[in-house]
Amino acid sequence: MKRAKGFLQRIIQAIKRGPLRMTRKRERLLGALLAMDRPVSAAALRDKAGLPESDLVTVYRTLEAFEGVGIIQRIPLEESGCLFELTEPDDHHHHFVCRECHRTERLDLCLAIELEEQARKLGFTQINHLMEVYGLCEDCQPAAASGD
Amino acid sequence: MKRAKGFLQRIIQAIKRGPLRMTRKRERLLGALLAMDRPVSAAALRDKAGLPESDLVTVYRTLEAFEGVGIIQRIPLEESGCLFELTEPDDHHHHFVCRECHRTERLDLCLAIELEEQARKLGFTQINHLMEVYGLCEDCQPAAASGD
DNA sequence: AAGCATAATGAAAACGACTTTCATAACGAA
DNA sequence: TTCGTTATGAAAGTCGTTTTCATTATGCTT
Ligand SMILES: [Mn+2]
Ligand SMILES: [Mn+2]
Ligand SMILES: [Zn+2]
Ligand SMILES: [Zn+2]
Repeated sequence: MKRAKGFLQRIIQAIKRGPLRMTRKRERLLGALLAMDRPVSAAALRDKAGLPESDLVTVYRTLEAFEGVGIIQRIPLEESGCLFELTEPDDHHHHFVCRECHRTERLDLCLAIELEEQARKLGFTQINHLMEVYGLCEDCQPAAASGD
Repeated sequence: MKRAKGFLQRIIQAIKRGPLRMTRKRERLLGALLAMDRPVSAAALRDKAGLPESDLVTVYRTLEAFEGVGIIQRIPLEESGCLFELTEPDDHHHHFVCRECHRTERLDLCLAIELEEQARKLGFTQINHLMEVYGLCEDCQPAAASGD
């Protein structure tokens, strides 16, 4: 948990600033997100937060609420679904994602900014981009097939 | 339809080389893909091919078959679903995609190759990447809200 | 401490883009 | 034509996520 000390307090303030309410569940979910060392699925987050009885919809709604405050980044998986991660509002980055275990490595280099510039020249507005690299991490290498 | 003349024939040969069969429906779907000037959804492709009575599963299965031959590129949309496009097997590129009308502009610059190199250094294998830029194209600009 | 408007929650059903299953039809090599 | 294999359609299933709606909790105001 190598994160700024007042981070959580600042987040809570940001949330209370709007119409959102900070409930026990949201505190637990926020705490779990803060403690995570990697992006997680909604279901995994619910479990990590120690709220196994909570409905998943609550998790999704909470994530949506947090996303609105700008502290959640969504990382799409290759096939379906996505992972969620707590980030500072202006911390733009991408990831290497293991297709198998969903281990992710942060990728600080973003090469898409100039692409967005090109899009702008084409007349596009409200531009954003998606860039993730997928593969099998060290731990998920397929067992070497013998004679196939 | 600015595509090499023998392209279709080469594709048909490639397909017949394997266990795949070239049926009327597949010919029509292939023709529609060839005639498209932009990536399309499975449902739109079925309609463009003039096969409104065909089941969508046939379209998906055909696209899957063509993908296996390396002539289909899949372009993920921001929210859900994806578009399909006919490409030459080694024609790697990305897109600008309009969130609204799904108009796409080809983006020949691929910046992710060096990222894949980084992933390799991290021990990842079977690496690929996803990179698309989303926005609203010229034709889909929101009507300027007056006094809001 | 109550009261109250508003936001959060849970249960269940709905969504949407696919995918699977299985029986039937079409293909194409021999 | 025959026959093994592949393609197709109908219907149901999947899976992550969202919607609906009735109930409960929050937190600001008396
Ligand atoms: Mn990250
Ligand atoms: Mn393209
Ligand atoms: Zn970026
Ligand atoms: Zn690329």
